[in-house]
Amino acid sequence: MCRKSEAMGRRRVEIKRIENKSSRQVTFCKRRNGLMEKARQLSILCGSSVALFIVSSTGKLYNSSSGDSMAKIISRFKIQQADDPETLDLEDKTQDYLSHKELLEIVQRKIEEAKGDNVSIESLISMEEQLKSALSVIRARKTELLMELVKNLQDKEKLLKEKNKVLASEVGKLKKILETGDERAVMSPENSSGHSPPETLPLLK
Amino acid sequence: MCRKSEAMGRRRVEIKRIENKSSRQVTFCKRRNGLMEKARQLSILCGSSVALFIVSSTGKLYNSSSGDSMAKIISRFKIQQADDPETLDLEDKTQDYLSHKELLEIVQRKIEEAKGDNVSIESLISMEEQLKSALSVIRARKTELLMELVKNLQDKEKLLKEKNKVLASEVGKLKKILETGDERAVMSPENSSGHSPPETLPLLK
DNA sequence: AACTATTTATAAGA
DNA sequence: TTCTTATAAATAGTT
Repeated sequence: MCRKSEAMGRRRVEIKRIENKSSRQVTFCKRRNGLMEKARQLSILCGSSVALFIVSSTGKLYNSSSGDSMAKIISRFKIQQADDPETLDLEDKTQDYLSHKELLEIVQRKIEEAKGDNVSIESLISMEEQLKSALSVIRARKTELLMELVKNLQDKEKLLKEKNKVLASEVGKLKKILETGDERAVMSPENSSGHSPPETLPLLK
Repeated sequence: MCRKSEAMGRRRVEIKRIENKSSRQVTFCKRRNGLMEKARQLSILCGSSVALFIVSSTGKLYNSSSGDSMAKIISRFKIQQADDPETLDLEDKTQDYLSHKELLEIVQRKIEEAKGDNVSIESLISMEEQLKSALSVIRARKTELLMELVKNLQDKEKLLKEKNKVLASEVGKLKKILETGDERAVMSPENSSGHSPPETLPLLK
């Protein structure tokens, strides 16, 4: 294989960006085909799996895979990535997320645009990332709020049950008093129904 | 580029699996390097992004990317896939998922194995898929249960409040009776505290 | 898009 | 493995 400078034709070519646009386009096409053919050959000759993605400078994606399916190869790559804490989430951390309000406005707009399919791949990628992030935030917030609500309701239930118990016992006592005609007062201290002044009621046996 | 048969050396080589293991290994190494170098060159010469994954027949993964980051290139690929309903989730659908109990047992075992790093990539891939699926099921179930719990608690709260109101009003009436010494009975019909027999109480004023 | 002079990649051998 | 070398293949510039 060659090292510093490079060519396979009439003359050597330095490996640096080709400035002339049309010759860059021609070279891209030739070398892209060459690369994909080489990938296919490697896969067949050596029984290996090869996945290849090429994105032209104009944004068009070319991809090929041989051996295993693309999904399988990528999945294996992801596992390797996940195992390596250095590369984990490397770019997610530099992302500046939009507020929910901003996000929703943009989503609304993009949904409209998408109908006329004049949305760029770039903006869809960015949208996808934003939405994934928003989804995660929303999920966490949903659970947080639900858990909070449950806790509040459980506290309320406890309070209501206590109050209920107090009232029930008060009812029991009052009834007893009336049945027996006793004069002694029996009011439970937590009497919260109204603000009647403390009074002593007659109690018998 | 060459067409039917192929070589770049002492003689032509047909593009079919190399049966001799050691020469297959040598060819793999040479052509892998060649392919990665070509990928790099294409990227630089034409200002494009190239991602390349090569999995050897022994399972080792080699990957390289130039131009954009690997994640960005894959992300673009996924968007293309997502846009094409034909290829969407092609293999997920044939998966047979384990029960939660089975899954948890396997997870426990794998966690132990992983400490000695004698787990195959294959089984980790499969595990990952199983866990992703389980996660999704669990999330849905979590929300379902929380919502149910909230509803039950809200119903309970309503009932308790009603009961409370009834008791409070009963207390009020009973007190009035005692204060005034009236003989008429006043029991609300929904008296749920205990199972005291219906009784007539005296009411005054 | 085809041609062709050259450079590069690489198969086989050491 | 790595290096060497003869040769096939890829491709830069031209038409």
